[in-house]
Amino acid sequence: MELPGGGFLRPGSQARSAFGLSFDRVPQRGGQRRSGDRPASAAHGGKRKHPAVAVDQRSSSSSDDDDGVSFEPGPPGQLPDGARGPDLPPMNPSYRYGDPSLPVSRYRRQILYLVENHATTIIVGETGSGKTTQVPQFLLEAGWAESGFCIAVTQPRRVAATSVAARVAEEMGCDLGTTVGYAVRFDNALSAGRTRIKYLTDGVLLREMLDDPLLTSYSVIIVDEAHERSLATDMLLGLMKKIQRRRPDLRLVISSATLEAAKLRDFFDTAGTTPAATSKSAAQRRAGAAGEPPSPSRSPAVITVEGRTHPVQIHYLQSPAPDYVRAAVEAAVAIHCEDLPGDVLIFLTGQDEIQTAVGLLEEHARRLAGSRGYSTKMMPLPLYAGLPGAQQQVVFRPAPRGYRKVVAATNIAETSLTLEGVVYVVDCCFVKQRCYNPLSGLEGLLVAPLSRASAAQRAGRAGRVRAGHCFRMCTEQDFEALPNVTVPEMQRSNLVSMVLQLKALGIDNVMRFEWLAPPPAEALVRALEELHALKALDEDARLTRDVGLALAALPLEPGVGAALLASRALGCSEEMLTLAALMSVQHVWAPAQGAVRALDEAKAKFAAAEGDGVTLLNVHRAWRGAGRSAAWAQRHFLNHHALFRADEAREQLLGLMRRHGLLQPDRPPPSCERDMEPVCRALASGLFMNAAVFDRTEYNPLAPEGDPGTHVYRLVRYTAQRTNPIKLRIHNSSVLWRSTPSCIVYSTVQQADNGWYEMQGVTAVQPAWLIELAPHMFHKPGPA
DNA sequence: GAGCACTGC
Repeated sequence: MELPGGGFLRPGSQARSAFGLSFDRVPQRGGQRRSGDRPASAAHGGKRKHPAVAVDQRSSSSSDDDDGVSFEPGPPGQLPDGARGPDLPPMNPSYRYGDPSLPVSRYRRQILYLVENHATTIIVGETGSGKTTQVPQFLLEAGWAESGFCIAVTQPRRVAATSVAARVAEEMGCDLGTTVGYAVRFDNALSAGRTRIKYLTDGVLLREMLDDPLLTSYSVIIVDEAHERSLATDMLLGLMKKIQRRRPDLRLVISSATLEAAKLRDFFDTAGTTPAATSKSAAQRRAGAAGEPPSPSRSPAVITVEGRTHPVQIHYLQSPAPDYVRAAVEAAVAIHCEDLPGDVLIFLTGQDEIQTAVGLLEEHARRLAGSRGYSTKMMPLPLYAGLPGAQQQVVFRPAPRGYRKVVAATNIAETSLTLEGVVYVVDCCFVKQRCYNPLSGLEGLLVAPLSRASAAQRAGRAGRVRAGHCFRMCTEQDFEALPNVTVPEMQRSNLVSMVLQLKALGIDNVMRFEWLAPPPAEALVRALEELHALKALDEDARLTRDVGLALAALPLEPGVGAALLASRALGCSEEMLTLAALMSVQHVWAPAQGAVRALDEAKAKFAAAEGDGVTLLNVHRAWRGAGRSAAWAQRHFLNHHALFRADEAREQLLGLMRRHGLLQPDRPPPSCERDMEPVCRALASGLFMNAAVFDRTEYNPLAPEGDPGTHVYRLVRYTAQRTNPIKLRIHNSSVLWRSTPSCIVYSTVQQADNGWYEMQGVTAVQPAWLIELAPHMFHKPGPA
């Protein structure tokens, strides 16, 4: 195989996919309900050691070694004497529990034993182990959802929550939404008082905590995919540690990949500390006297469950490739020409690279089609989140006879979407990542080296149907130098929303909150400052009733939420509800391939002089006027699904505003009709932290005559980088791109590869409004 | 001259 950089080392090291969701299995019927195997009741008291369950209880602070984290499972059916509790009344006998053919089923007794005896159980499991679908069923059968309690299983993504719930309901032979249900934003399938296993997104569980901080309706909380270390998962785990102190009856089960297991174990190990509730309440003492189990061990148990995937052979470049896009394309072409059938999945970092790669692949495909000897044709396809739904669907259809799919994808294919039939993965070993600078308060998207954990996940995508291959576009030596795991999102994000939510949950001192990964102190300080500026926090950093509580109740960026609150006095809530909803859905515009100009022209039809906010309102109004037609949306390069989701979000926001007494329940929200100034004022009063003024036009000395130059803006508010002020410019997706309003507010800013901070969602405002609407932040310049 | 990793409430 000839490749730029001298070809691959072959054979490379053997690797198995490490983690991921496990719901891609064909559901299987059967598996008679088993009786017995009840949870080990502690009524028999005393400390027990299960001979086969060598629970790791070290409280060492070293977090990176995995020695002793896992243990070999013993033969099933060897529970210690007394580990079998009294039989509980049978559940619905028509149900089946679990699928005994899955690897995790061998560990059923051990898992039940550990959950019974440990406040926290960490299940280290690989793809295909079945832990996501089976463990909740084990717990249900063992009686953990008796007396009105429910078992919660959190997922980082909506599709995972809904599809796993559907699979488990089918496996158990019940209707979705009865015993097994789900809850995600805008959608749920639950029966009050009847649902026993509830799959939900971690975001929904966090919202539930606002109403019920101790999550009293759940007996077990299973946090799945904890190794992904998303903002919501990390926050949830930190809160769970607090809840555990108050609820010794609650069990936490965390499923994670190997690399994060030791860290989680150390975090939840509180055996050496004094519990918060040292003296039991009278009720607890009474319960104890009546034979209730004593508190479980506060040392987490760790159990490893093997997966069921096919081996993936790893290949590296012999020398570094100067251009990974080109190298990846050539690797894919070489695979196509030389290897056995099977689809190819190429991981790249963004839309731009993907379009380049698809273009190059198409050239190769044409060239190969013209030469003889290749019967199979290559079918290059792009895949990224912004791709309109119809084009995404193409990727999921099997290749037509005589074709091999070569899909160039972003990180979306690493965890969110699964492509069937992939046997070869080509990995550029880079990823586009969010990063946050707390000094400037600006977020950026930068291409960063991949972590080895992510690389293992990507490689695993080749081993789903049969043994596969993964080609990494770097040398083995360079690969070994990559970081072990990705920096948790918590440490590279704007934390305004999260701090607001913690405050709403009564966490007064966020600086002292026990974080799984402490964010930079500057980021926390910055979040507190921004919330204070929004008047969500008072002088003592406590949540204010009128603004703080209201903002916490709204599923919006706090700035957008503040604009919505301000719209009431300005008489434009009708419009601001729609706009807030539109601003919180992504990909309203659906760029058609090779039709960039056409999209610009379509956008120009709705363009408003006020800026992108009013333009979005124009779009929505026109779409409504066209009867919410999908065809109309497509003609105007709009994403019909995104517009529908915005309508759903609008309904939810309206409902929440009314429920919290922020809008009158019995009359329509106030409207400003055709006058858009109140909308701009509302935006100014919520987004004043994002106010920028035109500074100067910078000319490139190398540009040809007539070059319009770059219109440079600077932030109005203080940033800690005063000596070297940040230069911003209006992103060219904005309708105000070519104009130079003297003062604007933006909704997002992103650092581009070239170092410029580009503002998106731009609205022109008058400086006087800022002084009027946020007098605590701005004042008229005094005489010099 | 410039075009947007991915989730989630």
